[in-house]
Amino acid sequence: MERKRADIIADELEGLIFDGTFADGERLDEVQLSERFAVSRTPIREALQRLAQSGLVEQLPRRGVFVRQPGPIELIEMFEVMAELEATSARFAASRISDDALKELNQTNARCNAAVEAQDTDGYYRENEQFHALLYRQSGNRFLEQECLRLQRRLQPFRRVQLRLRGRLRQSMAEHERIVAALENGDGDTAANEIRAHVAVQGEKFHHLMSSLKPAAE
Amino acid sequence: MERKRADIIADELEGLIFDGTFADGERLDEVQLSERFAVSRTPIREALQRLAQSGLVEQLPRRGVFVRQPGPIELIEMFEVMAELEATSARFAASRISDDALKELNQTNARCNAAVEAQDTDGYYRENEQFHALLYRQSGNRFLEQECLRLQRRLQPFRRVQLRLRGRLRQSMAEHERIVAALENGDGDTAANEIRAHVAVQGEKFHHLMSSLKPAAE
DNA sequence: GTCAACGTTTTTGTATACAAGAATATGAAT
DNA sequence: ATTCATATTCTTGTATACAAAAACGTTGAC
Repeated sequence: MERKRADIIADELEGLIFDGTFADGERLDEVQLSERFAVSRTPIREALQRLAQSGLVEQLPRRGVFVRQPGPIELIEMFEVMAELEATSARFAASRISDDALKELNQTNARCNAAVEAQDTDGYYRENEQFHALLYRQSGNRFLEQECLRLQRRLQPFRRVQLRLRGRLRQSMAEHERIVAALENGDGDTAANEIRAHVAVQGEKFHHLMSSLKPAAE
Repeated sequence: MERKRADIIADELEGLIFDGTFADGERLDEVQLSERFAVSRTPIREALQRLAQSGLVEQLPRRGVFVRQPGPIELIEMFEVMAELEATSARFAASRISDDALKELNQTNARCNAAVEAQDTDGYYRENEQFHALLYRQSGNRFLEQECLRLQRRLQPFRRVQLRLRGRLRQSMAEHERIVAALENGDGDTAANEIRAHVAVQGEKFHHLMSSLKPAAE
């Protein structure tokens, strides 16, 4: 494996942006960062480029790179696209999914449920992610799977906020079960609609997301 | 504006990969490229990183970067996702599009038609791209628009091949008109289905795409 | 006091130098 | 002759040095 320093730094910077250490609009100074990570500017610059490509920072030529947190509108847009990508995954999966995969989905859901009962939010979060990842894979389209994972990763810090809603965990579980049921029936359209509603930001979720925006994340 | 050398080099390398100058699996040597472009390795490396992020090359740590042309399966998958993204755009647009935008779509279609009559393939290609870009914009979701443009750009060299099919231009035009008609009726599902069929690789398009794959592009 | 022009400083972009890991070649032993 | 060990070369990854552009501050004119 042996990833290079630039990759490690990119991941760490990503985390620092997500957890709000670097605020929106803040300029990321190359020399400061190089001191912080005790490396030269070269790997820092490579890491920053990676972040720029994934949209976490904006790179103004000859001006520097600036943290770019998505605003409310962009966030809603991203969730809307996420919902559609997942709906597409589900629709494809309905006709392509294997019995083994269905069993795995059910098992994941069971673990999810156990986490809910145990009030284990982190556990729920992990199994929930696994559930969605399984679905992407079962779309039978590896490219779609990659795109879904990419956007999911990007939305991760904001998604977590939504689970804090009162009663959201149980409701989310019920939605998972309806999705699996639709897949078992081979009903792609229903599965797509269910997961679209599951992912979409609407109703009280919307207000909750908005009110969490100023601190940007976590 | 004043983009930096690395950006220009990235674009040029992209072109060289698209037009087959660099074959699939070929290793891109940093020093060779730096001589070719008469710059140092630094901007070359930055350009290569950009290409790696967009998926045109693969970067093996401590081994180098290698051209990575999509295989038949990946290509089909990418077109499938493109079709779904465009279908989503159309569905959104059906309820969000403005009268002005509808007029613009019709005008673009007219120019498209003129290009068909004049046997102006390049002209058709340009106007066709414009038609789709307008649609993305009218989805009312800027993030979706960006994702569509990104994937369209990636598929560009392969899309062009499809227009070579006998009679494809006229058929494509007819499809455009059915799409606009559905949008005028505010019928999102029909618009989505029409554009999905318009973009999807199916029937003779499939065979044509496959047979064009060995030279990879153009 | 405000604004503009000039010079200084800071910071990015590029080139070059150096370090370390991977590929390759060389040679010895079986 | 083949194979394994070792040395050499090549290439990538990182550090440093340099160039150019932008930001900043100072000074002077109005």
